[in-house]
Amino acid sequence: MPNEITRISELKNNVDQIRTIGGWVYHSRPGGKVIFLVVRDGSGLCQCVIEKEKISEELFAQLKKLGTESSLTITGLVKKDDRSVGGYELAVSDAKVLCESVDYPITPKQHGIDFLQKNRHLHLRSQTPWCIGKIRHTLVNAIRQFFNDNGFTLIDTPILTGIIGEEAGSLFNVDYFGDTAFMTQTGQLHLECAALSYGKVYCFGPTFRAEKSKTRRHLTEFWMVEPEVAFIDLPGLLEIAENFVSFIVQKVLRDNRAELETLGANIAALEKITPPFYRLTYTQASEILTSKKTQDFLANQLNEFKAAKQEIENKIVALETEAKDAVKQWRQDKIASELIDLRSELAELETKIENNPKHAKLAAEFQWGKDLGGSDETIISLMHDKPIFVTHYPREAKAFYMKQDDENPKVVRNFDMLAPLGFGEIIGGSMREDSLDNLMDKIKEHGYKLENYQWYLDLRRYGSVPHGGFGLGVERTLAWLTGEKHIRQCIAFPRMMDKILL
RNA sequence: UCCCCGAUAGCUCAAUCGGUAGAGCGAGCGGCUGUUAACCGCUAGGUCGUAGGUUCGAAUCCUACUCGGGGAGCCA
Repeated sequence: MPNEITRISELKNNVDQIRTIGGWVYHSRPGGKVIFLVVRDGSGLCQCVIEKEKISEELFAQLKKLGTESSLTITGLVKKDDRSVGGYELAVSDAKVLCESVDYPITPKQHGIDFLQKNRHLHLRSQTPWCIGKIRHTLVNAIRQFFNDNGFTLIDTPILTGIIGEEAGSLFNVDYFGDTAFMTQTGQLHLECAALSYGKVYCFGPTFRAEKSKTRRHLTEFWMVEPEVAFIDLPGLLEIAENFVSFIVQKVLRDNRAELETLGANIAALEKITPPFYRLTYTQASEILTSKKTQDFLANQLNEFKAAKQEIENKIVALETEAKDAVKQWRQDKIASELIDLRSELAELETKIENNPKHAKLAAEFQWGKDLGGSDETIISLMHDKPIFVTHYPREAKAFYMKQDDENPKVVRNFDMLAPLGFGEIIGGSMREDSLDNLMDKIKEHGYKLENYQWYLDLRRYGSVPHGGFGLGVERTLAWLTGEKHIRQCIAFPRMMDKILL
């Protein structure tokens, strides 16, 4: 059977031929003597036109009642038709129903996120998750291609680990034959070993954080790619990072323009993503946060939110008034559905209006020495149209392995990369401490047991060299590229705090 | 751990001052040969998250709890 099936994406090469496609009912518009059946097969959508005289009465009756997501093979003449979704349609001569779906839960109307999450196994068939999945595929390929083509060697680091990368308490514990092991939260420490063997390496896999974060930027299981390079300095790392991010963005723009358009992504903004990116030190960033410019920026943003809120409220009142007078039923219905959209937009704006002063306060009261908060990063990000590197954070706010700056011992040679236009952090990285004495001091300062780190310390005993690397979060990057508000849409089966549904 | 918001039909949401539950979609039946979230007519569908309280009367007010959403901290 597979040889007889033509994929919908290939129909354009089969015009005026009889072909059979295999797929699922995406949408059905039955009429008295004609049925418009939109079928999806994973490669695209095709409208199948079924005229009553062309097929048997029994088959016509069966197709007429076919529910959403019923599976079938369907045969007919391929015709080019601009009225049809995808541009091609099938003038049906035969069909075979494989499975009749009754009461498919996901309907063409809106659904809430809770409902869709509970039906994630079916929701994957819908347009938005499908498009995001296609872009994810391109993104993952582009990530591998960039490193493979630039002399990096892939190293698979362990998922079960006995050593901790950063702070404890945010890791998942696993019983390991009576001992405690952890689900990895970074491949970095192991990757450093490999960097001193191969020079340039990367790892790419799932990683786990038990942080109790309920936000649109957090998952407890996510995918991260981490390059690690020997004989490099911080400017060199930034250069790799900006070339890398520019490369993957261009790749997605080239291969997934249609999906980006369907998702409503900001393509014009993505086209600007070329080196060089902006470079700020942490100190400069903190000065920006506490500046009058930022307070004005936020105050201005608040006014824009309020104006938008007023506008929506006016629209709601106007529609409600019209609804009282509107005689025609169809107009009443239209108004009702517009009102629902407007009210949810209004609720979102109200949240923004509520958060804006809190964020303004956090920014204004920012003190040198603290780590940048999520809202601080958002503010810096909003003020730029290209990614921003923030470098040289205070030593106290960062992990023990980050290399102390020679000129200013209060800071480390690290960087975060913030995606622009309000998205926030997608990369964190640093030079690693390569002095044995300094590293031992840091481990002790953090209260860790030196004996757990002997193999890591050996890297500083035998042929230590300046080295560094970074980690890029796949789901965060995908959310930025696609314009998705929440990263749970950016992985097929998201794991979130207190939630493993399926 | 803390702060804010929410829970009404299978789904998305209404219900004015506290006065006894409504619409669309979906489902079922009928009609329609070019529809694009089609349209038209009819039908079925509810212990208003749970437990208390105030009241002549509670979806509406109060308290607690459960579940969900957003945010802080932390982070990719």
